[in-house]
Amino acid sequence: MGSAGGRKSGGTREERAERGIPEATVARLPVYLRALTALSDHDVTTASSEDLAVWAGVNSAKLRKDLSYLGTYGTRGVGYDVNYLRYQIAREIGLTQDWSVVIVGIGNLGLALANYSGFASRGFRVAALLDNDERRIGEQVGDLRISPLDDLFELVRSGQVSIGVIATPAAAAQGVCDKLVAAGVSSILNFAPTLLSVPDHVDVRKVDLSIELQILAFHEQRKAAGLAELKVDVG
Amino acid sequence: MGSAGGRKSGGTREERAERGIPEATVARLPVYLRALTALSDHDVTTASSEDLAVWAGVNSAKLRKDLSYLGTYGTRGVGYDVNYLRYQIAREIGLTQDWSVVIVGIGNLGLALANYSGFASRGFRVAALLDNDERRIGEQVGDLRISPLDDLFELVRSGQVSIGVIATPAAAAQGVCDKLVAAGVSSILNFAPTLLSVPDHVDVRKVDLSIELQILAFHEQRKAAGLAELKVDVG
DNA sequence: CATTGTGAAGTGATTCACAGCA
DNA sequence: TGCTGTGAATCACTTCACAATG
Repeated sequence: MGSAGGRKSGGTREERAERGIPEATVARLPVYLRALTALSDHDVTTASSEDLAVWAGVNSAKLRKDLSYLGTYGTRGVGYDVNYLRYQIAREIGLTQDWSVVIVGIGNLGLALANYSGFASRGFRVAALLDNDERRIGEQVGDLRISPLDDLFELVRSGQVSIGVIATPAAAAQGVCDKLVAAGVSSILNFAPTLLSVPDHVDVRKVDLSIELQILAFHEQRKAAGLAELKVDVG
Repeated sequence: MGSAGGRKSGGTREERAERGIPEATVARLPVYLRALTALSDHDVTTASSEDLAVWAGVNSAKLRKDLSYLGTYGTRGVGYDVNYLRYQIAREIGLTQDWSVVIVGIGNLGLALANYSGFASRGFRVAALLDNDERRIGEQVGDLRISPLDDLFELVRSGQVSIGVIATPAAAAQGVCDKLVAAGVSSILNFAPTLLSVPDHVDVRKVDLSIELQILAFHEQRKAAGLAELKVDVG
């Protein structure tokens, strides 16, 4: 099996999986990590794929297949060692190192992100808060001060910033994105409701609140339509 | 084609598609809507699937197939009428009616959401802001006041609230979710980093900032590893 | 002997490629 | 002629079901 190669035996641990983890699996690894952390907090030391799957909200076959892309970390007849597996997943995601994040656009959302404790707790360090509005520059937010956008180059070079978060209005987002890319940032999380153009080597993930609401509205409408139809049928 | 039925001719407009739009397509409809709005703002009246696809950031075959689930809204040899298609998609999503939203948990994130103009601009009306913290209750935010969580029942019944947004800490989220469901809300947007259990008829969508960052970190790590390998290979 | 790890089958989404139509 | 709409082919992901095994 495995999407690359078909080498069956003799592989060292390093060779075993290490290429081509499906994107859908990658997106679930953080969920498994959170489930494992919860189990660990509850002093659970061993968990079956079924236990873990319940905590993660997926089915157990999927969970086992996902884990099989990382390596062979379970014990047949027993299950998985919670802390060992947790470490392996954290390592796979890259959370054994710290990642520095710049937040650009310190409006309501940018402020909320700057204060969000979930970043720090998972190895993401907010290294700087940038904004273009001269009136905001110098303002203290937590233990950081808002800096002008042009500090970006210096920050990236000195501070090893590797992830940029865009929380500006839509109209400013592409310009900010271009500056991030020019400064050498190759991973961007975009909260602005607009499509960003970037070179191939740059990864963009998008979080769009109004799209999420629209998807909910679509389904809600379908449910309502279903009920209405039922009423008509019945009388 | 079409996942239900196979009736080929004689269908009225109402019968034509109306069942089983693939989930992946549903998730893109808001993107197309935004692209069409942008084109309309630029006074473009007609667009080919290729034009639209560029604005939406997808490939044109996918866009055409997606639109084909809604009906036959294009003209061969010409393209799509921007405003007509925009209306049809808005109608399909359910944006020809207004949707009322309650935001629960008025911390930094809840405040940002309460002030987010992108909601109002797309037919989502923030009907109420709820929090459990007595010190916050009565506080003015925009033109709303923060109310206690227990107002939920009354609000849902009187105000036709149909979407609940959870912006509480993780520990409070399931309790809030249960109250929303008990009050009759069947669409929930969850920002708390936790898995919610809900009955089958309730839709939950999840926005998880730290998961998004972790996915970026995974790919960033892979890129870095690739570079390192290259360096070793070259010398 | 309970549970993993995984081939094989099944399901769903994307892309191709072109017939059909304005 | 140029572009849509869509079967058919492909690709990706999920689920099944069971042999392998600590």
